Amino acid sequence: MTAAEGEGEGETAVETIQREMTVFARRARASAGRMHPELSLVSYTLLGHLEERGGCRATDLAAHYALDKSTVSRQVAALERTGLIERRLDPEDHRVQVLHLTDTGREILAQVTESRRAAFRERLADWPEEDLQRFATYLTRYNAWIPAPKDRG
Amino acid sequence: MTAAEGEGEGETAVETIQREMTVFARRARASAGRMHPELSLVSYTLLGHLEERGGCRATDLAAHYALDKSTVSRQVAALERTGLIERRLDPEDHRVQVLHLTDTGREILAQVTESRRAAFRERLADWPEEDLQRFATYLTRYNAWIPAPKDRG
DNA sequence: TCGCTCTGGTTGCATAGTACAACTGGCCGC
DNA sequence: GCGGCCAGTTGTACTATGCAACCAGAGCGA
Repeated sequence: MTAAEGEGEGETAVETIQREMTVFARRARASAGRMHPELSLVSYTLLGHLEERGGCRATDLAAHYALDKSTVSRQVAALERTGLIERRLDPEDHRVQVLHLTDTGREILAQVTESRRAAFRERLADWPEEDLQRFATYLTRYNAWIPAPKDRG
Repeated sequence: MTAAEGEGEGETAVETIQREMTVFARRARASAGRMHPELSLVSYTLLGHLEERGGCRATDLAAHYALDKSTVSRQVAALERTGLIERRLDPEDHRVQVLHLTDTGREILAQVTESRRAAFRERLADWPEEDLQRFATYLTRYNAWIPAPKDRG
């Protein structure tokens, strides 16, 4: 492989996808912290999940996002400190804290979502609607994939 | 079709893209460290850049990846310690160190690339070739976008 | 009821990646 | 030669993260 493999001439589509996804992942990390002063990418997604589900447990968040429960615990603590979520003890199981967005949390989440959407709209402004829809479909399909269970020791 | 509009019932395609890209970014962060024991996502991309360019300066890497030069300096130091890259003093400018992949570095990079590609191939195994090519095109187009210069104070 | 085990959550510790600021050393124009 | 600029390193701090240890409530069985 010639060094020319860099930009895609001789690449298969899968290789291009791998390369571009890598680029995106790296950039996402770089820009994650700068989207909003008070809401990191992780916090944003946690809030989004809470909104979507209408409240859930920290353990559910950890499982859904493949994060350690300690990580979620700290994130949740931070979000509670800043008043974006609240914890309600489950009356049926006192181990459980059901997390809910506060009104402030809902508001901030909406703001950040709108801000992100605006950025995407700007970025995708030139795209024909048909391409946007296909791209959306592909991304959804891509993310929906569930890894085969590895047999690990 | 279905698939295109299927995602969120009331969502526009751009909103779906924003949401799915967010999902991807979060997962990428989560799984970045587990791709290879010795090569983080950042290190991988730095090595990739070196291979593509056939050697460059730390400052170039920092600029290209929007990283602080101190960050790059440490990454480079680590990569040199593990023998994946080497530094050559620029004879014309003794401030400059031109970074080059070592043979080991090239080898490891190839291995990791192949490992990543294999993961993508598995993930995309069911996709029709036409969809793969379109997805690749869309991702490339997406990443090629250059943000408008913000007037910042 | 007592104890064992499982589960949800917190906390202590360690690590990676990052930025900012201060610094060193080489290069260049005046 | 001096001041300024540039490449790179180092000190410091912070964030996100994981693992392990721990605590507390729940459930089950003897």
